Amino acid sequence: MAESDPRFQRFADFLARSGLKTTRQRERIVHAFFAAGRHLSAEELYNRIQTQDPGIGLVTVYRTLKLLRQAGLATERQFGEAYTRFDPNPADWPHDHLICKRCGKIQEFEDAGLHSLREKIARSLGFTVTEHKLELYGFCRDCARLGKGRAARTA
Amino acid sequence: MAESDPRFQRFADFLARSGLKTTRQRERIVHAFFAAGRHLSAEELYNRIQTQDPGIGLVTVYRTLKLLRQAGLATERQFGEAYTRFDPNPADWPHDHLICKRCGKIQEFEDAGLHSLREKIARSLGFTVTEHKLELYGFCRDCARLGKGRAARTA
DNA sequence: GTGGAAATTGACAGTCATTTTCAATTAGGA
DNA sequence: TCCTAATTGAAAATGACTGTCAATTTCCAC
Ligand SMILES: [Mn+2]
Ligand SMILES: [Mn+2]
Ligand SMILES: [Zn+2]
Ligand SMILES: [Zn+2]
Repeated sequence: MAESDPRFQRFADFLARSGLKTTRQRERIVHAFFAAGRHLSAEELYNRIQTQDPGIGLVTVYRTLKLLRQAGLATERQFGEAYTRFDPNPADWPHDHLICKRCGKIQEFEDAGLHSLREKIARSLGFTVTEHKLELYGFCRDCARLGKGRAARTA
Repeated sequence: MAESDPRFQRFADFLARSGLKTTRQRERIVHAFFAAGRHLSAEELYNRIQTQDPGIGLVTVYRTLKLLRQAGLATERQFGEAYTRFDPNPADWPHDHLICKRCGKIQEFEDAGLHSLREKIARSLGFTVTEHKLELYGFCRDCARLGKGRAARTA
């Protein structure tokens, strides 16, 4: 998360390349997004920024997240909630997610064997895969111990 | 899709068991849903019914689909669109989907090896999995031939 | 078969995340 | 510094879905 994070430069380059401008709002939003380092919703990110810069609107947060997506610096994710979450990992890191239904923890993982098996299955069905989405829902170690399989509301 | 489809009986049983009533609207909606045999949205199903029975409201379609879900005869799916699609397969058939980004075709598949590998990975990370969702996006055989990798709008 | 309580229906209004509109402000190259 | 295109935020619009409610229908007890 240091200022040396290459993602800031990538975003600046993206803006320049696209004929867009660097603004105080965009800098704050992007910084807060990378600093959080979690899968945040637009509103969650907005709330974090509000505490330090009440002058930034939710609409601008939405617009900046869209730019980050276009720059390949964020990915939209749907984890079965009413709203969209944004993944702060570079779009070229294809990974999957484990979501705890009790505490809401989201664990990321990458598995080459899983990836190649998926490709093989798709190819055998005549499909050329460009994107994939795998989400496993259940209970993390801590919650499985407590809940003993009981489904609980999201924390 | 014949009238002997055991799903009609399962739904009737569900209604009886729950103290609910069999109505003309529910019969039409359920029949149209099973007859379509595709992953329809509530509105698509509503439109199909409209052509033959304009007296059925979209609200009732939503409510009946909810009952089908409770009966284990439909599953809600999010394929990256703005709306929910409903899967007419029994809820106890865990399967995955390949979605063509050009023609919209949705191909279902089931792979035991993929399933067990996912379980193994989740377990190694301390997770107990209760549900999973895998979607592979790309191009079907026909569309890959035509589009040559060009992403196009959904047909 | 009827009566009547409980379930159902559909029009309409409400909700909620996200997008569009638009007048005022700002960035940044000439 | 000037000027114009980009940007912003408030408010209104959107679109999928859910809640409300008076009128209607189902179906079981009689
Ligand atoms: Mn992630
Ligand atoms: Mn399916
Ligand atoms: Zn947990
Ligand atoms: Zn296709």
